[in-house]
Amino acid sequence: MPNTALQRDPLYRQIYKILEVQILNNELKVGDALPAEQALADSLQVHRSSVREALRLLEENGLVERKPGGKKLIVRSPDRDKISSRISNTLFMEEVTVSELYEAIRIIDAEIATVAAGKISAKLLNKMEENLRQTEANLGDNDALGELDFEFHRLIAEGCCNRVLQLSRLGIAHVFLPAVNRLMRQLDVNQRLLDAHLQIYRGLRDHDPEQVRTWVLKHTDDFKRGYEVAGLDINAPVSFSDQ
Amino acid sequence: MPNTALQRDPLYRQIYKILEVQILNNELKVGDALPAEQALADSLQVHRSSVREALRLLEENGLVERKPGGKKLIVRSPDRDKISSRISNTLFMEEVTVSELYEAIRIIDAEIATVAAGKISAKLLNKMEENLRQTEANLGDNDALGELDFEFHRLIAEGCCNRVLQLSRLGIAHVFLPAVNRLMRQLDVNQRLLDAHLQIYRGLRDHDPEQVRTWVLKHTDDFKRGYEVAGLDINAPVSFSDQ
DNA sequence: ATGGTCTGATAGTCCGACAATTCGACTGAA
DNA sequence: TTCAGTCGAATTGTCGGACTATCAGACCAT
Repeated sequence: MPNTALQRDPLYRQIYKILEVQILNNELKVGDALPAEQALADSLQVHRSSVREALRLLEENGLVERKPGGKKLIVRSPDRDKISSRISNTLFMEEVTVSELYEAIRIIDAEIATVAAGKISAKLLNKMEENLRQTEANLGDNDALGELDFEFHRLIAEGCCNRVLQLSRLGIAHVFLPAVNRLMRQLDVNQRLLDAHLQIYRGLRDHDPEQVRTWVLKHTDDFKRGYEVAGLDINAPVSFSDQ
Repeated sequence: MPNTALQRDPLYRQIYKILEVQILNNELKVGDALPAEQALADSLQVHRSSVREALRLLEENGLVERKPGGKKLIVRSPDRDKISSRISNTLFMEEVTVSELYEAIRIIDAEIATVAAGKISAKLLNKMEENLRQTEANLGDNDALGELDFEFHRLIAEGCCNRVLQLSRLGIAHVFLPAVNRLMRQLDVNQRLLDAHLQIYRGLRDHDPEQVRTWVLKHTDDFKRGYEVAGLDINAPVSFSDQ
């Protein structure tokens, strides 16, 4: 018992921990609604304000969510966007460089894609085809292309059937996106991008890991070369204002 | 403007966003103290309770911290343990399998180590030597070995000089640790572990990427084999009660 | 059943208050 | 001057209470 006399956590944090443990132990199951704030306050014999502050912590940790305009807090599995936005924050604040991001995504994407080559489902391949069509149709629109590129690689990650890898990748990709967008605004890489995606897609479709790996690496290396050609500094930290 | 009439975020969330943006834009710098709750409430013309709830969000996102027993909230760069604990939560709740974790860590550690072979500093190599000595001295103590193994691989990651990769790895390693510990309690892999670490260390010291990669993979594969030999189910989800 | 209305429960916000702590300024002694 | 001790203001954690808007479900009329 660390927190008896010397120093104890504030109530709101204790309350948070109680609820967190209940959720992680599956005593409160996904989909369950938490008791009303007042009910919790009564049962724990604390004031509602303290409960509310605890609920904010839960909410921010993604363990509960509120349906839009809803009154009830529902237990849920933390969503990935929230996590990756937190990862993004960290990377921003640590002033990680584009170069570090690049190196990381290069490695992880290549590995993920290689794994995906052996596992990807027909359904995902269809989605990728659709993505390719859209890419082709939007070759002029840089913003749309950024999104489509992001989605394309997300689909690959989904294809690797490994949620751990998917999650690892997501946080990075989010922060990487602004750099990609910046590059695309400055340099016309659109056709090259489409070609590379096409080759990667073929590799996945044919379950050919080598083809996939080769083209993912080419694709990623293209980014670096482009970044240099465009005169952008790859050793500059990513910045929040890029969004 | 999505939030004008149709539906707007609650005040506490709006306040949170204001502060978050200020921090991420470096208007509030790391080390700065936030204004007092009442001062914030006054300047934003809201009640202190709403400010407090916003502060809980900031706190939980790791953007500010409170010195022990302290009254002031200090701006900080989010700490990694907090993030990885959040990643852990997600993986727990998604009931990710040991097998997925294994596959992910196998890939990422091998890549990280390969990169590290070209970059690792003498200082880190010294720390690794120390770690090896400790490992040798604690061959009987499974819990200590678990920690030392964790630290050994963390050092490798540090050696790759890429904070993005380090962060990716950390979240996974945290969740993986209980599985490693469980294995070590059931099977005597200690000597094998030490041998592998030694080989990896040599590879790093000699800046020999191939040696490093080979042994990291062997080391990781050992885990899988051990897990099967010990009769543990690698396709079972990791569970929170493992801690 | 369908749609509309009423009603209770609940979240969001606010007001105000008080105890415990912390911090800084002040004081007096060495 | 410097150091230790003291005092008071500032601040956080917690509380009681209150009001409003809104949502969900019961109830009713068609």
